[in-house]
Parts: sequence; C-alpha cells; structure tokens
Amino acid sequence: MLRTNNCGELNLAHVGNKVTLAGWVQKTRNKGFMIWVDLRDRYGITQIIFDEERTDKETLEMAQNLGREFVIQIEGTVIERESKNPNMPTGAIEILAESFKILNASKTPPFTIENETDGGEELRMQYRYLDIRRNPVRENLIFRSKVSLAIRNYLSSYNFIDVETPYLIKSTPEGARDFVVPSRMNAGEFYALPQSPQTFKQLLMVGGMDQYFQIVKCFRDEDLRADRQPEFTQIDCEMTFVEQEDILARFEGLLIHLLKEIKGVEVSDFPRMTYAEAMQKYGNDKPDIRFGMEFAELTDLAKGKGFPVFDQQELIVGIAVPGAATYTRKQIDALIDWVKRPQIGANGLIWVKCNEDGSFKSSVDKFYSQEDLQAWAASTQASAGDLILVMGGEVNKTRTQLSALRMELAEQLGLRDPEVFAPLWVVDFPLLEWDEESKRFHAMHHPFTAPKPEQMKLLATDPGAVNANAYDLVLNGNEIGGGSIRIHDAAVQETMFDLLGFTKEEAQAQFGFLMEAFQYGAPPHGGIALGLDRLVAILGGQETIRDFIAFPKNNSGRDLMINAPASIAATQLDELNLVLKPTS
RNA sequence: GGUCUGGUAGUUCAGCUGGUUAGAAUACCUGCCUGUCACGCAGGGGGUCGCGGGUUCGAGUCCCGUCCAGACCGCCA
Repeated sequence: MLRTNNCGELNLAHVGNKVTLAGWVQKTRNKGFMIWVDLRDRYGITQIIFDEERTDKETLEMAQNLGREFVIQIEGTVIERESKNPNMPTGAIEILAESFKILNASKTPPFTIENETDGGEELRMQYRYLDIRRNPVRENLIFRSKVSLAIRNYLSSYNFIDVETPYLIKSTPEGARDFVVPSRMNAGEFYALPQSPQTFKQLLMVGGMDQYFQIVKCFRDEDLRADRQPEFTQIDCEMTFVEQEDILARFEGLLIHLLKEIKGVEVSDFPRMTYAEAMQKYGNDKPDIRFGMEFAELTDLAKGKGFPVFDQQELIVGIAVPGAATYTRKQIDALIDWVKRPQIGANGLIWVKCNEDGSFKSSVDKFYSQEDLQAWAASTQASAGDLILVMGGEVNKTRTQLSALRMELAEQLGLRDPEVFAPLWVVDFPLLEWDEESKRFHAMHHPFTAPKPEQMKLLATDPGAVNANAYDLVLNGNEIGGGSIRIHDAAVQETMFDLLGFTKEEAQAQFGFLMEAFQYGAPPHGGIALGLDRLVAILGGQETIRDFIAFPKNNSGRDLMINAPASIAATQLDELNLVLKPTS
C-alpha cells in the first residue's frame, strides 16, 4: 500500500501516529516560513505542514514547487493544529511532513477543482476525469451507486433474478431510431443495439424465469435533452402470473423503499390517475402534483358571451395562479410573450385578477360581467389575490400550451421544491395513437402491450378507443417508469401487428420468433422499466441527468473527451462491406 | 428538420447608439509575509474578440454565411 490512511479519517485521536498519505495537491499556501498543502483524495482533505524549524531544508524547498493536482505521497506525524479549522472533519490535526515523493506531476488543470468550479460545461466534459475529482460530481456518482444497490437489494429480496440480455440484436421499425452495428461476418447485414430488452425479457418469462430484473444500458438514436442521452440505463423488470395491481404494488414498494432508504422521506399510497384525467386536469401525461393550478374547463362559461376570440374555440381552459394578482402589466405581458413564442405557439392569453375586495379586473372586461368572472374564479378555485390565466383553442394543443405555462409558472413561483416528492401512477393509457403523418396507428406504449380484456371486441370496430393495462410511474413531473401487461397470445399479437400496419410477412420476419414462442405455453406476464438516470437525478434534486452519468454525451451526442463518434479507416470500412456516400 | 441564446485572456464574464493602447475576477508566474485554511500584500505575463465574407474613413460591436456550444419544439413505441 502506498498509504496507511486516507485523507478524510484522521483526527485528534491519531495525534502522534506516524502516517503515510497519498493524494492530490488541492492547494498550497506558502507563507515562506511555512507551507501548507491541502492533500485530497476521495475521502477528504488533510492539511500537510512543512516549516522552517521542523522540516529539513531540502524537503521544504521541494515543497515550494508543488503545483495543483500533483500526486504525492507524504510521510509524517499527526500533530494537533495550533489554529484549528472547525469547518473540516480533519480540521483539528495536520501532518508534519518528514519526507514526500512526487508520484506524478500535473499540468495546471484548465478549470479549478472546486465545488464551485470556474469551468463551463463543455470544458468539464472534455476533461471529465478532472470534473470527477470535484466533490459534487463524485458525490453524484456515489449517490447513483447507492441507489443502484438499494434497487438490487429490494428486487433480490422479492426473488427477482438478474439476467443479462444481448446488446447485439435486431433492428425494428417501431419506436425510436436504432443505433446500428454492421456485421463483418455477414456482409450487408446489421445488428441493432437494443432500445430496451423488451422481447428478451418476455422470452425469459416464456422460459419460466418468473421474475426478472436487469439494470441495463439501452440505446436510442434520437435528439438529446437535458434529461435524455442516447445511451441510458433502465431498471428493466418483468413478472409472470401477475395482474396490473401486482406490478403497481411491487414497484410502488420499490420507490417507497428508495425514498426512505436514500432520502429518509416517507410516502405511501401513490395516487392513481387515468390518462384521460391527467390530460384534462394537467394537460400532460406526467403531471407534477407537488402544486395545484389544476385546469378548469371554462368552455361553457366563456362561450357565447360576445367575445369573438373565444366563441369559436373548441376548448377554453384556465388555471388560478396563487398570489399573482399583484402582477404588473409588464409581468403579465412577459407571460403573454412567453406563450406566444414559437415553441409554445399560443395565440394569446386572457387574464383575470381576483382582487382582495372580491371584484375582478380582466383583459376581457368588455365582454364579461363580474358575475361571469366570478363563475370562472369558482371553477378554477381561485381565491382573492390569485391571477386566473385562460387559453382557448383546439383541445390537445391548448392543453399542451397551458401545461407548459403551468410548469413555467411553478418554476417562477418556486413551487417545484426538489426536496418534496410527489409520485403517482398514471393508468389506462390508450392502446393506440393515430398518427396523422403516416395515416396509421402507432402503439402508444409498444406493440406488445395487451388491450384491456373487456375491450378486446372494440379492437375490430374502434381500435382508437381501446385502452391498455399500461401505466406510467410519475415523479415530480417526470416520467420515471412505464410498463404494461403484455400480450401472451400469438393470435392477439398478430392482430396487433396488423393494426399497426404490418403485413403478415413483415410481422413474421421481424417478430416471428416472439409469436412462435407464444405458441409454446407463454404465461400471462407484465412488467415495467424505470429510467435509472432520471430517477437518480430527481432523488438527487436535479432534473439534468448528465451530472449523474460518469461520461455523458453532449447536446449533439458527442463524447467530447474521447471525441466520438469518429471516422474509421478505409480498411475497416472494407471489412464491413460498407461504402461511404460522398458528402456534398 | 426548426426556434431561441451564446462564442472576447488558461477559465468565467463585462465591453452601451460602431470611434484612442479591449477590461474585471479568478487561475498562472515572481517577490514579500511567524498559523494559513476563499490566506494577505506588491508586481508580472497572458488576446487571430470562433471562422469566412460584406457594409463603413473606421467593426469585438452592424449585415450575410458558416462552425461550435446550450435550452427548447419536432422526435424519443
């Protein structure tokens, strides 16, 4: 061992001990007569002291030349500090250096290795190994490891078996774009990296594994976001001989366990909300229910009162913003501009101030009486001092727009407290979703999701109306998991592919193996997959997942550190039977 | 594919309606300093203002293009 102790554990009890420490030079403070060196490792910082009287001259001179991030090994004695630092765990002691060795010098790092670094995102990603030396990033990774372990412990205690599934699989047209890997041995053919181990976990159920889980990388070749990476980690689970209730109970238990274990927070009995209800009350299938501002439909109240803008709208819907009646003209105009941005795309925003004296002041006073506005206030559950904001238009669009505004206001009003956790289940998702562009149905969840048994007949007559036993686990406005009861009957699966526009041949070519498996005694089964990156970030009080991933990719899907993706040699292309299209 | 914001010292940023030699903080280097711990003090070095073109007597500043980065929309079964 190059050390007898780490840099975070020594205290007054160790005074007099001869120790050897190794670590990085965090900082040196050179007073001439004395040099202090803060030595850092994963466990903490210990102050090393060199001084004129107690250190030999040569060692002292060598210490003058130590730079930030040098890796050194020092031998010395633990002594009590003359002036202690109560802010650090090792602040009562220091190491009087007798000798030290530079294990490796360091160039001056491009940014400071401090909790509050001066480095920007790009630079930090380029030198991720330096960023990981900083406490916040290191703690996030340790936090992730803790969450991951708690998940394994929980699932193992309920007899889930961890099984690895392959990464080199087959491309399918449904869902996200695949990352594709050329096969050298099979000219002109390609593997795809899994978007999820979906079919494999179902085949494990057919194989009698009964309860499976895997903490597994998944790959989707789609554009990135703060909470989306092209490779991400799922907690993938599947259970046999279960109904929706069983799965919800088990995974509600998992989140309860995690919140208690990791955050010391007690939650129970997650609310259930149907998809339809979520859309109606929050305009969103992953509502943040840490705060109110629920939608109130004002269509009947606002139409036919001579306000031409509203008279022709399909839906008129409002929210009451708590305590915002004091907003100035300027603040309200800013909100109106905000919803008019192309990203939101609203035409406008009507406002009503609920004055303390019970009267109302609105942007549509010309068209609506105080009684009308009173009715709006009652409907939106606005009280004195609140500001009612109302939008109108086509149903889905308007809900989406108002939902974005609701989230923005919550952000502005500080209602999204990262230490408050409000989980819920959104259930009864539609099985299919009509896609205008391709003029066909898409699976809302995925093509293996089972229709609700009592609605099976509807499948032939009105497939768009069929719901599924599909559910999402939502936490603080983020979808952290989703799953369903699966189809286990070959004929039903075939019908499903048919509805999704597959020909028999296509279905056979792409998923024949699954439908064949279903003919060998496939048991009823269902499951769920939770996004680990997102879950960890939210538990850690953040919504950007990058700092919880050791080596994340940037907005354009690049790894700035290793500079990937990169072109490959012509010989490699040859071997893979690939020809590059010349870029114009 | 689209919208918006940004790119100036190693780093994070300021630089107004175009006008002397482009600044601050921090980091770095040198010296001083008898208990520092965000040490302090004095001094110093450090810039192709992303790149290309244009307008102008004059461009970090205005215009066009382009590249890069970030947020978002589309997309993400």
